[in-house]
Amino acid sequence: MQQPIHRFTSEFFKALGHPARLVILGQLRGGERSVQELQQALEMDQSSVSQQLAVLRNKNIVDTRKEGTTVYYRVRDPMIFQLLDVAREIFNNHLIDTQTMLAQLGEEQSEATPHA
Amino acid sequence: MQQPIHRFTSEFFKALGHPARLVILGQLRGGERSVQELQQALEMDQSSVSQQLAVLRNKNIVDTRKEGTTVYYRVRDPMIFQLLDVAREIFNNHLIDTQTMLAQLGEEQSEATPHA
DNA sequence: GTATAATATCAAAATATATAAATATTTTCA
DNA sequence: TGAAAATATTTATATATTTTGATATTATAC
Repeated sequence: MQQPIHRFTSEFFKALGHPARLVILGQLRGGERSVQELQQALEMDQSSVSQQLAVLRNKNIVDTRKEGTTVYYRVRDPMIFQLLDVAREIFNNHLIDTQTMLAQLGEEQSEATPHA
Repeated sequence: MQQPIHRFTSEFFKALGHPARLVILGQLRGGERSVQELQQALEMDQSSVSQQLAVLRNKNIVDTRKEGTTVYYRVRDPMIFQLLDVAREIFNNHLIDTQTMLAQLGEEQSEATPHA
């Protein structure tokens, strides 16, 4: 429970646990992006984006490269994207579950009240 | 950014972002477990375990089955384990990175001061 | 019905994270 | 040098999560 792997992994998942940071990572799928580009994609103000980037940086999820006054961000380990893909699959499964559940619920109700 | 997938995914990752909950999921790899069994594995008090389980339950990550007064928990979508596996791989890569980095740092230092 | 075992919920305090606005740093260019 | 652009950091406040201890619920056995 105090194993480093669990400390690391929980910190890591925590860093992914914010919509804005997921959008950032989504953008970085297309390769490196400047802070400006991310700002535009996120429609967030400068400070907020920079702070979200700091979270990802502190957890070593992204790396940076500076060119003049522009800072480019990129994902450090492409396996991150694999992780996001799996999460998306789970999301899809979950949606299907919910739909199935709702559909079944619908059927049961119509059975209970065949032609109210 | 307000896309449901990102809201869902961030909530989901947040739920994974706690060491105790990762231990719980680790235990559930071996199939369903009672709260008692989890309590012992976690070495945490009853209330805390129950609350961590509630988090996983609220995010639909686990399902339960009741038998008498005993409640058994299981992971809802086995793909969760795949996710944890990818996270572990990232952890390993990261370790290697760190080690490599430290090793290089060591080399550089010895080069700078060949035989102090 | 009462006691007991297993689990869940509640409530309060401690801690962590998020948000927003202001300020600081770094780099370039005139 | 000093102004401007891009990014980062700081600070304060708001909000959320964690933790602990107490209490509540549910099912079983007596």
